[in-house]
Amino acid sequence: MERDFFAAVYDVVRLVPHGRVTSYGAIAKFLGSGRSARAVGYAMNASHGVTPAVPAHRVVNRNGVLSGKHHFGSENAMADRLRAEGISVVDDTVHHFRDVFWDPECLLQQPSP
DNA sequence: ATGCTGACGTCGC
DNA sequence: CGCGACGCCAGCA
Repeated sequence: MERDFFAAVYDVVRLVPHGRVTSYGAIAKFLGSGRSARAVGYAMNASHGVTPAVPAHRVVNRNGVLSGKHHFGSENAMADRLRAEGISVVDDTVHHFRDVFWDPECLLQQPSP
């Protein structure tokens, strides 16, 4: 287990498949504490400049809203990136969120080949 | 050193 | 069904 909560968050976010998104709560729950969703958001705030790069744009709140789009330099940077991956984003909200949503727990279900 | 704030979510009333 | 409070972690004044 990563002793650094932030490091664990980055690791999970980097595992998010291309064209998929996840939520703060899902990551928090995966890490063990379902109530540490907040901490996950703080981790993303510090994810700037972290290597390897962390696809923070694939992380949205449980409503599928790009709550952190203000931290991407440009207001449309986050939405634009998601669209580039084939994700429909309208009004700062991910459409078909349920469909493109990726749960880290999926790793536990998917047996490593 | 202490307190507040900030990319959220769940539980309680 | 709507609103409030708590929990979580780190950075900064």
